[in-house]
This record gives sequence, structure tokens and C-alpha cells, in this order.
Amino acid sequence: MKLPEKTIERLSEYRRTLYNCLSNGKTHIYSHELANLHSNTAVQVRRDLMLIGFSSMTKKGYDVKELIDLISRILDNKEGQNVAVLGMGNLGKAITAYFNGKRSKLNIKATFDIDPEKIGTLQSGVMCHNIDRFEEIVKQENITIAVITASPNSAPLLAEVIEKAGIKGVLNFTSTPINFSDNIYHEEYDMITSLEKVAYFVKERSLKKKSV
Amino acid sequence: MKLPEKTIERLSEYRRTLYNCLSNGKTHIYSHELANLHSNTAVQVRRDLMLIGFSSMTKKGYDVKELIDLISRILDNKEGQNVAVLGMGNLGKAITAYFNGKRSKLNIKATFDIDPEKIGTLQSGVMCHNIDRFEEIVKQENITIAVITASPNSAPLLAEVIEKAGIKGVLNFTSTPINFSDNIYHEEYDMITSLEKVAYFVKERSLKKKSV
DNA sequence: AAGTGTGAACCTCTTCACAGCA
DNA sequence: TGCTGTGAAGAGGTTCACACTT
Repeated sequence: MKLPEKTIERLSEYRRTLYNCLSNGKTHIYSHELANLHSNTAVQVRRDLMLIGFSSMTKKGYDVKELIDLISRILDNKEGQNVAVLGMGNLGKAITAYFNGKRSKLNIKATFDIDPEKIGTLQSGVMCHNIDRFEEIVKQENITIAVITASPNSAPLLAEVIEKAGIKGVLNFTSTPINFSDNIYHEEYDMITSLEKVAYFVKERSLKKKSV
Repeated sequence: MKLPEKTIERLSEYRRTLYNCLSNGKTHIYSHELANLHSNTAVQVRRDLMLIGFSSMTKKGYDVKELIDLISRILDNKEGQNVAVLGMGNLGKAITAYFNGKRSKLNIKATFDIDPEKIGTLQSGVMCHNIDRFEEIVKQENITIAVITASPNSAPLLAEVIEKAGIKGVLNFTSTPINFSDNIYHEEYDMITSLEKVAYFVKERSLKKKSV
């Protein structure tokens, strides 16, 4: 079963919303309800569920618990995956804290930095190591995913270390794009770009309004 | 001139890369060079430049400085736009610090929180205010864009405050999606979703490899 | 009547294939 | 020859329109 990238993203978001529903005692949900919670359309929700083979055919809406279970069977693998965060600045801390104590099959097992003040300390219960121990700890903790939150200029060095350690997936928050070899799945996310994009569309809209 | 969303994102990224080129004394760049720096194709780069009406027609590649100027004329507006950050946790600090001292037409003018320990302090040179002064300061500082980095459960409250203050664009890093009225351009970015997506594709690839 | 499931149309974005230029 | 510019094809994603179910 080959699922579209966008559907995967939405499934992750739906799942979180569905957990909230459960906490609020809501056991069934309509496609249009789930859509509204995501600034999305009911058709899109139904299409996504169709793609993963979920169906209800009752007028009560979708069973929340069953849907969570199915999404989890798709997104997670049984054993879970272990994650390392590279760079313990504010962003690294934010991500580590964010994950800590979340029900999730993704476990942040170690963090890394070069600053002696940070090395050896705990951040949200996770130990910070010297980056030169990266490969060693990746093997020891069976880490498959790396999140890069270090400064842009350290990106090339980190790329090398990550390749060498046999990491399988990378999420790069550095504003320096990195080229990885084909056996690493990798996503870039750049907060400056996101903000510049919002700014652009705000500008465009205000121009349009004036010209009407 | 109506430009595709994806092109806008890439232009923002190209511009940053081009500034780096300039700093390194590189005055001309080929489409395939720029592409390589972005895990992208030369055709895509040329297509983007075509869409914004940039052309070189020399064998020396594109003039870096001219291209930066054109991208800036497209992305920025002359006066710049002012930005507020809501939530001065680690993520809020990261974004504020990230922007500080960057050549950019986007200026973070104020930050907001509810924690009395944070209110009244400077973060990377920007003053943190009580959230109940949001509207007042938005007007005073002519702020058009809000970045939400607060905790998920505060999102609904903040949505209301933002609408009321007349904000035009929102970038929401909270894992709770928010519905805004149509006159606010708004983007959601969810770090957990990004990480779950990477994890999913890592898992899928490893399954595929085993089955070969 | 008020929901779900889905083929087909549509729109958006990327890539191919090739002409043109220095 | 080695680059650029671009029409046209292709891939990916969303929405329309409507049949079906309770």
C-alpha cells in the first residue's frame, strides 16, 4: 500500500486530534467534524480514510478508537524508532521537551552538542553527549533518526557524522540545506522561509484588496 | 504576476544561498550549481527564474547580485513588515534569536507571554509583554504578522486575541490547528508531524529493502 | 435527510525533450 | 559544446458530482 505524502502528514494530525476527542469522551466523529478541526474539507478526510481502507457505513460517524488504531498501525512500527537531537540550543530543547512524556513510538534517546557546559547534563530527562561520541551512541541505542537543530555553519560537519553513523532519516531545521546520500530519507524545514512565505502572501493580499 | 506557493518557498531559500555566495566572492552561478545546493534540479531552478522573469542568456551563469535584488523586490515590501512572537518558551526564544541581526525586512518588534517571570524582560533585544496588552502593542508597533509558539491548550484563546487585534498573517507552531477567518493568511507547522513523517518513510524504505 | 464512498474532472507542480544562444 | 528558456507531457493532490446506505 503506497500512500501519498500529504495523506501521511494529515494522518499524523488526525491522530492527535482523535486522541483529544477520546479524552473528551467523544467516541464517534463525522468526516466534516474532523475536517473542521483541520481547516480541511470533508471530502479530503473521506478520501484519506478511503486510501487507508477505513470505513464506517453507519450514520454515527467514524469510530474514533478504531481509527486511531488503524492510523497507528500505518505510521508506527511495533518496536518504535529511536531519535537523536543534534544541537541543544533553544530549538533542540524545545523539541526534546515537546516529545518528553508524549504517547509516541518515537523516543528521543540522546542529544548532542559541542558546548562543554551542556555535555553531561540532562534535558527533559535525556542525556546530552559530546558530538564525537555520536556513532558510538547511535549504535548502542539503536538510533535511526536524527534531528538537526544546530547552527547553520555546523551543518556540513554534522552531515558527515550522520552518514557515517548509518542514520536512516533526518529532519533538518538548519537553514543550510544538506545533501545526503540516497539511503537517507531527509526533510528540510526552514522557519525563516515559512515566515517569509506568510509575509509574501500577506503583502499580496493587501495589494489585491487595494486594487479592487 | 501570480506565483506558485512552492516557487515562493524556493525563492526564499535561493536568496539565502545567494547571499552566502556573495560572501564567498562568487558573483555568478549556474542553474545546476544553485540546484545542487538545494537538492533540486537545474530545470526547476530555471523554471522558477522564468516565472519571475529573470534571465541571463550568457554562459557565465546568473548574476548573483541582480538575482538577490529581484527576489527581494518580489518577497519584501519596501517598508518591511513587523512581527510578534506569542509564547516565550524555548521555541519562541529560538525564533526570536534566529531573526535577530539578520538582514531582513521582517522585524520582530515584540514578544508576549503570561509568565510574570518573563514579562518585562528582553529576549535577544526584544521586549516581552503581557499578552493582555497584545492589541495595544500591535497597533502601536504596526505589527501585521503573529508567530504562535505557545502551548497547544492556549491556542484557542490566542486565536481570539489575534483576530481582534487585526493581524493579517499567522504562523502557528502549536500542535493544535486553529481556524482563522478568511482575512487572515495562515500556515500551520507541526514538528511532531514532520518527525512522524520521516519515521514513516524510514520504516517503509526498510520494509521495501527487505522484500527485494 | 444526512451521512459515506468514489470515478472523473480539475488544478498544481515537476520533469522531459528540445530549440536557441554564446 | 555547454549552458539557458520553454511547450508539452506526466505525476501528484484536491474537488466535483453523484450513487449508495441507514
